[in-house]
Amino acid sequence: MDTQVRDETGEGTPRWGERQTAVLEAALSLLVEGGERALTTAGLARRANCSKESIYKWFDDRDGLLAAMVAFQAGKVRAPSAGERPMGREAFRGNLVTFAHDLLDVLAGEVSLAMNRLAIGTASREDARLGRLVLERGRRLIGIRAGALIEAGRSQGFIAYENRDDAFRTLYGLIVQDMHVRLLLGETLGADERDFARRASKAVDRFMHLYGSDAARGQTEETEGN
Amino acid sequence: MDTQVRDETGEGTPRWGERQTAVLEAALSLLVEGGERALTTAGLARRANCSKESIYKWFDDRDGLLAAMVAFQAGKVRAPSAGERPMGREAFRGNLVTFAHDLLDVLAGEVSLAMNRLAIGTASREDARLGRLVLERGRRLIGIRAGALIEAGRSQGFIAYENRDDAFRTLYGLIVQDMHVRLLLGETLGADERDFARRASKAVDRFMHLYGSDAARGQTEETEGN
DNA sequence: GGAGAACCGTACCGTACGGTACGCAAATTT
DNA sequence: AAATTTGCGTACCGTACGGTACGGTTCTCC
Repeated sequence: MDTQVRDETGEGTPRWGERQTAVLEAALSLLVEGGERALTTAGLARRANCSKESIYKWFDDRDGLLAAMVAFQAGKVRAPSAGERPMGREAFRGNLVTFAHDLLDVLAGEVSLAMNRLAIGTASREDARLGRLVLERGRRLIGIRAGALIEAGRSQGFIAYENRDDAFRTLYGLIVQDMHVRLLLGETLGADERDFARRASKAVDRFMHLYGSDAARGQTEETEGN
Repeated sequence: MDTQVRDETGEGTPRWGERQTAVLEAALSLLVEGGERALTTAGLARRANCSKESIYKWFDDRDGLLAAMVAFQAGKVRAPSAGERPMGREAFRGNLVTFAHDLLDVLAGEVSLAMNRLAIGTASREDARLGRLVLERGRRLIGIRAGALIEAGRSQGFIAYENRDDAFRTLYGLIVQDMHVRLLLGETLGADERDFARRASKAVDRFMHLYGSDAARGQTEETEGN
């Protein structure tokens, strides 16, 4: 069992004990296998060989358990902040490709898909606490990491843009396309779509094509004319 | 027993009766307001001023109701197949922008979001019937429409590509970016992101930038060789 | 006007789930 | 060794939901 203790971003990570970690792992497996409907306290207790009472003692109630699962899973997906020091053009492109590949891997992962399905399925116009949590613990970190990378590339003169968030979102769209929602809806990817390395490379090519500031290619004008 | 109104004329609209339509409308409103948890048969009967028995008579069971809701909602979002006849370059671009704007409007619509949340929330690795249905009745039609439009543009020499599906997915990514999943998770768009007209225009600009094949820009050679 | 279908409202049933209580065994402490 | 803690397993409770049954009312058609 993976009993590593991880404390990062000292933002109140409760640092679960070994037993609790095992329970969370069991909960994730249950969720992956059967979706939200399969994640019942009784089922979890059976799967994890613990008592329902312990579950409620550790996580208060079902919402607490779900929140703990989100935090737990988010903590496992570590995001190395590559791209701090100065780098060459090719290294920059390589960092982008690595980011793209990692992103595709994460989003297509079964556990990530299950957690997103859970958060989305329980979300509504009013109540979207789990959704906020997923966005905060997952999406936001990705954006920060990519934002820093992009910013570094800009400061080095490899790319040019006006709005960093917009540039990031464009990169994101080029990488992910419509894959995420399709996977969330249960579709299986075609053979060509599963080649994440190729997709990452192509996406970065296109991104550089749009935002690259090398040749006489026009400087990504903003089409203010609308 | 099955001599009810439900005649599926091939792919055509199932043509529910007036009463059933009202019930489906009520079901959608219920779903939009409170998510899946709010969509109970008792609640629906109360909202629609009908009896539970009638609901089960018309839609068999809950799954039948959900399927009917998907078909019903998909039928309301009719996609005009614009772009058949020959058109000029500007008309082509205009069609693309219109498509992009429509797409953003649809995806950001409350009803669409609620239906997608429902389909995603009930999906899992094994069972994703609703998801399939949404993909088939919604996403697929969008792809067909856009595919035809793109193909028309290519045959007229405005754009060039090798793989139409890939070109469409790129266009999709440029338009939607990460907006859809973020909305599904309950996030509200920033002020700048809500300007769909501007976003559509920019997305099409970028798409033409990548795939445009006119003389002035130089034929963007796609870097398909990877 | 009468027979019959459609249908509303409500009561009802079985089940499944969230959450609690308790008995008992093993581990830990004193 | 006694006392305390921890936690497993099970039984239990209340509720809410899917689905069914039934009486009464309106509408339709002959």
